[in-house]
Amino acid sequence: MIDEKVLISAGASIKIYNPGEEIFREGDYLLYYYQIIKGEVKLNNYKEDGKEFIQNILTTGQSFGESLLFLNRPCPMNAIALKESSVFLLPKNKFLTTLETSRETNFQIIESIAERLYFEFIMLKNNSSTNPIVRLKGLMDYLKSFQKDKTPFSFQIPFTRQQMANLTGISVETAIRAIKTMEKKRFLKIKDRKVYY
DNA sequence: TCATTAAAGTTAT
DNA sequence: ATAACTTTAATGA
Repeated sequence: MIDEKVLISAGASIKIYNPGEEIFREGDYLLYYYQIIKGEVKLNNYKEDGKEFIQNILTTGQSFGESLLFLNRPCPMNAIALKESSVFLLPKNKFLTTLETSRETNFQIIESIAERLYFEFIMLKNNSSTNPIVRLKGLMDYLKSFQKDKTPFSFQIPFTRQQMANLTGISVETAIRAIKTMEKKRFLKIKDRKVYY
């Protein structure tokens, strides 16, 4: 993420998106750097049969679309607001000149792209398993890796079962059953339908 | 074993 | 009230 002050002085604007509103879509050539101030945004694809695969769910402080600003290529995913979200929009040319003038910003962008790449590797590795528990556990381990508290069941998974299924490429029903099996195996706890890992 | 379909209960808006 | 989410069950690949 880029410091707010830097974004504002570079000429970023703020846009509010409603739940379900599209920010950009697959095939677009992106014109902005996006950074979430508040809210939640998903990056997804729709398969031939219309089923959804969620690439990532992003929240406060996280950016998206960066890597497309270095390439003259069509965007491979859609971005859709899940909640009402306020987002910084920094035009591509201003984004690129900011990177030239600020070494710190440059580093911050490399860091976010590296983190995103790491996430993609983790998800690809786990989602290539045929075992749904491996897929879900891979996702949960990554999410929990950002938490200071490493004790079991201290982290509430911030996703619905539907979202976890769509992030790991399994059906909701399988996700529900796998989560229950994991509860029996004491990998996680369920309280008021929420998953604690 | 898992996806799919259907049906029904639950929660959130 | 209505939509979204969760759960269970039956069936088939």
